[in-house]
Amino acid sequence: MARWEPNAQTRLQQAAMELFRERGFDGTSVAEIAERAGLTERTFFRHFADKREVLFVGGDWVTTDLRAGIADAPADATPLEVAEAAFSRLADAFEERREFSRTRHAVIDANPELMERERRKLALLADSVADGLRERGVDETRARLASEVGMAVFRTAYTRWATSSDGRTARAYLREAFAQAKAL
Amino acid sequence: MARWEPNAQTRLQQAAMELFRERGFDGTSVAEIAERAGLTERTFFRHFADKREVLFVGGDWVTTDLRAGIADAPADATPLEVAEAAFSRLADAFEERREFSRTRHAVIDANPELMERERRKLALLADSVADGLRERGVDETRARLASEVGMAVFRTAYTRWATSSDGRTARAYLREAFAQAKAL
DNA sequence: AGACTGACGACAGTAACTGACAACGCTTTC
DNA sequence: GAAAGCGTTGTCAGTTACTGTCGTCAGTCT
Repeated sequence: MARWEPNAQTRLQQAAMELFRERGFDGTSVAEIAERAGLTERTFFRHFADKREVLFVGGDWVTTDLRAGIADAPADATPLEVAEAAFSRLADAFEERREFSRTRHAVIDANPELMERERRKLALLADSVADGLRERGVDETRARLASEVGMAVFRTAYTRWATSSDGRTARAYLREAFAQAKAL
Repeated sequence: MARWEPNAQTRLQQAAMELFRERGFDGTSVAEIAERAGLTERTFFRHFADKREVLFVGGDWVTTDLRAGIADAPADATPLEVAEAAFSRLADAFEERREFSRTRHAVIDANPELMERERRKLALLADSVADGLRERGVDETRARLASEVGMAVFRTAYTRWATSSDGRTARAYLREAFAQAKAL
């Protein structure tokens, strides 16, 4: 028999999600999360850099998805179209984890500290998209602008999707948002 | 004679700026800031909700400026033009405090935690712009999009201005960024 | 068999933040 | 002009996020 129960990290994440929904982010301590997962506080911090991070790790696939979206975009696409292609992949990924993504959004949305972290992560994604654009030969300023604007559009669409009650897909919301943005 | 030296809050802010530049944000404790200002740690937290906030309080004029910019925009301006008018006011305000704004940006840029807070504050400003647009009769989605996109453009321009070595004004950077964004 | 590794617990310590209460110059009230 | 109330600070004790260090032991490697 193994010395410890397996999947410590996953157990911590599940325990955290439960407790955050029950008592809110500030209302639950790291010690409580660890206890519910059958571990100690110290072990929690071996898996996550800080308390918030428990909701954000495991998102490496996101960057990969974005890059894949950029690579697949047609060679003659404008920078903004490339950004749209990248973020469309993201929308699809959220759609695949629909229920999880939506409850995760609700938890984050209820706490300013978590919203900050979410924005920071999204900013890193925007950086990643900007990098991809530069590699395509887009100049620095345009790359930054296209990625930032694309991210802004994505965020409005994502928020609307996560809080919507109709069954429309994330990609549908995103397409609509980009169309409206271009019309501005 | 007064019981205490006046301007406790300002003294704390100055002490914090100095220490953050000398030792970095993480390298200075709240106790040290308070000591340099001739106060106690407890008093620091009476003036600022948390350690980061010492760099962000006193920014109420910003919202007022944005609103004024919106109010002054011509009645037939598009939502994005209204947002541009609002953010132009902001650019002017930063230009007036040129040196202060630029060193403040350098301090914030050196620390992810501070960048998070900056983004959150900027997000609130975007909300404010969106509110102003809605009051002008712009529908919810377009208001959100215009303010978010406008904010994205502003942020790229602001970063470029804060790190630039030529003497161009913040407004010049902003105008250029908006022109390029529209060309996307 | 013995060395090594990896994931964990135990414990002590720092620093951010909070609540409760006391001190005391200043202002208001009678 | 004394008393009462107010506002800003100090003091102190406490909670919680987070870190460093060391010991433990099942599984793996040699």
